Amino acid sequence: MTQKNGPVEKVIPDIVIHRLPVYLRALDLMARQGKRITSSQELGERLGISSAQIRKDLSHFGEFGKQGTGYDVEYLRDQLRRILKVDRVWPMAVVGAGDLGHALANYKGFANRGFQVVAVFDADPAKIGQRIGGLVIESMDVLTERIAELGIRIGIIAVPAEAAQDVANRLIEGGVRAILNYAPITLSVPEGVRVEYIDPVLALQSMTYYLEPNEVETVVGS
Amino acid sequence: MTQKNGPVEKVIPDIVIHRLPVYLRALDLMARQGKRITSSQELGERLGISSAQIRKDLSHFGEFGKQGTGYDVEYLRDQLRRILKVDRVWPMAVVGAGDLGHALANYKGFANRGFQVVAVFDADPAKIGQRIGGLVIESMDVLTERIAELGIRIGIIAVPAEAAQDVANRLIEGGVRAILNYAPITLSVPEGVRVEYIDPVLALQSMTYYLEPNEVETVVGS
DNA sequence: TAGATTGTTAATCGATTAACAATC
DNA sequence: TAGATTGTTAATCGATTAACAATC
Repeated sequence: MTQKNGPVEKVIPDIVIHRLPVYLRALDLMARQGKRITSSQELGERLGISSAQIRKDLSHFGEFGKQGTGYDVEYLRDQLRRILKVDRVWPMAVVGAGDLGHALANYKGFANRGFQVVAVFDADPAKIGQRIGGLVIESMDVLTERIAELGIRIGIIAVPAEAAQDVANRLIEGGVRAILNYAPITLSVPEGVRVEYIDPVLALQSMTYYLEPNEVETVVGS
Repeated sequence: MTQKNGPVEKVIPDIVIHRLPVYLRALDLMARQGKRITSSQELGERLGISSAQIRKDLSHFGEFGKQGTGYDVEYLRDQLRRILKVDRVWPMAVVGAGDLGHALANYKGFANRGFQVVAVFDADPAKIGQRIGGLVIESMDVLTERIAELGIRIGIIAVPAEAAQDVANRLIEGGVRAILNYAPITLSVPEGVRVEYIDPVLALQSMTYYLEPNEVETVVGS
């Protein structure tokens, strides 16, 4: 079927989307430091990114600066918050109440950046009913219904690798459409569900490639 | 100055280096599942990567497969471990003994993937001397000398953003050349020092861009 | 006005993909 | 042998950078 060329919805490269939060984080810091104006060059120097790239990235969304002057820090910050839809608070569920789950549920860095953990789940009966911060740990058995009930769209997986795919399935069934996965495994999810991965080992292994081994390395032994 | 064309040290794209640990992780899993042979196509399907890309990536380092058959899982895994220099155990220091520091010091996922936390530091006098797993929390005051003493090349920063740059400086002074930074701030480091960043909020914010807001969003209020 | 910096275009650079000869 | 899959080349695709007119 042939279509007339309607107004083409321009798709913005995913890699650009991934840089916007970095810009936002820097602008947040500048605003806290009382800085009122910045430029693509200054921002670029702070972040190790070229000024051209910053201007190009922003140009996908509109015009936010003023020639000869630069960008109003608070204005650009607010625009990025709007674009990224973090000009609100997204409720999130954390699954897994181990060390990592605790760290996530208590993490102060979510506040003011658009997120709040509102539910924590674990499979261990001994943990259910215990408190983390202000939250009561709930059973995995009620995960799907509770996610639906609370209208939660974002889930954080902090369970062992073996359990991660099952947790993902349940989250999605409850209505989750964005998953932050700390389990060291690639998840299989349906179209329309996004997954971001955090595996410190992957980050570390990409650095050891470049590291010069030194003499005192511990040898793998038995 | 003009040079004769000597044997050119081919630089492998950083983005390729970042995919190798993902391949290694998948091969580890396959090996544990008892799989002996795989192909670029199978690996690609599991990871959501094209088979051509996998073959191209591997070709930077040599020939590891057999036409008509594919790759021996354990052999390719071992080769990737060697290339990434995780065919040994790298001692690491964790700085910051909060929730996150605890989670990192206790994390079971480092073992068998090339890493071991051998020292934990914190600035809080109340925490110094306490134990996390088998480790005693040490003072930030001795960080630099202890890093040097232990020959540590990798540091993990799990302190608040305000302290992160100072911690990075001290780690580097002690001899650290690779930093995994959990603090939500871009670090400034000298040439030759690598930094990888883990900020869950950045990952989350790049997903909310694509999320459809629903009706029940909590509104930012006072 | 002179100086500075944006937004945008065009050129460059680099990464991904398609295709296939080689060969197990 | 027939079928399958690698390693590699060339083509395509996409992202980054350089440059500059517009303009504050």
